[in-house]
Amino acid sequence: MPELPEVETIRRGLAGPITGRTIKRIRIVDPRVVKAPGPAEFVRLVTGRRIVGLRRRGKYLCLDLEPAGHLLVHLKMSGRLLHRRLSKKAGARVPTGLGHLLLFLDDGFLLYYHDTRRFGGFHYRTDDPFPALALGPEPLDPDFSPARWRRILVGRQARIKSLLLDQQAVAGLGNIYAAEALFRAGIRPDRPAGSLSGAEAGRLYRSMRAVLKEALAAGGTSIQDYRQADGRSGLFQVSLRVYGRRGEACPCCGVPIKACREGSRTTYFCPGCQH
DNA sequence: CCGTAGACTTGTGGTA
DNA sequence: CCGTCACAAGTCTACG
Repeated sequence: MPELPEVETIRRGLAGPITGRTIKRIRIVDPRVVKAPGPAEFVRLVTGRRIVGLRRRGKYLCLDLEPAGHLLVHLKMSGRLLHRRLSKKAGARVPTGLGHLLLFLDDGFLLYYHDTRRFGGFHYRTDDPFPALALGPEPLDPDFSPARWRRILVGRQARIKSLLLDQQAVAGLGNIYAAEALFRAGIRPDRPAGSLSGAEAGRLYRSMRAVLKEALAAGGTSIQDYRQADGRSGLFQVSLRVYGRRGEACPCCGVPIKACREGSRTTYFCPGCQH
């Protein structure tokens, strides 16, 4: 699911409401979403801690706790991180099937994780987990310059679509935004990364940042599972130009969009516009 | 270094 | 209509 715009939308939606709240109680509905440590130890460590910050790096979120500790969260394909007020009625029960990990907060709200596939989940860490993630630069950071992007491409034989998905090259793009950025830049997904001209690298730099910013402004792309922290869908799915549009006419030139296999991922591109 | 395949897991949609 | 298969926003590992 969630690529940079979706994860950042969730972070923005949650940061204000949960910062300063204490985790009063934890219910683990499916232990597979607690990746480390074991469930009992997780409950013991995290219960009673206060949330003092929520940060994002690439597609990861980190809940900073006090006394010092961290919850590293990755949503993988189908994870949702949601926040809602619990019913105030005495004896009201949390609906079953709401989520797979429930964190009851001291203001009567529930912060909960739901993941159909259980690929994603929570890691408890003593130290800040971000430095150890070995991720590439944040594409929307002010320090991420066109020159830095050109240095990432130079000499690379890997196909440009694979490199955009490589979180160690640049952090946060996934299958949707990699395809959309390449379409906007007019570059075929199977080009060797190092074969891009200076002008092409510049176009890709701008299109990658533009599509991420537009998707963020739209609250992300909801195709199946992704939801914002308050449960609303994102809106960017209507603005996708090639992803998921095999056989449809290209919005620029009218040629049918093609799909091909890149590794084990489907990639979409316009054979008329992308060279 | 690069590519592919498989693993994790469940739901959905198209096809036979 | 039902069963089966392919496929899905991500990452990690193994292997050639």
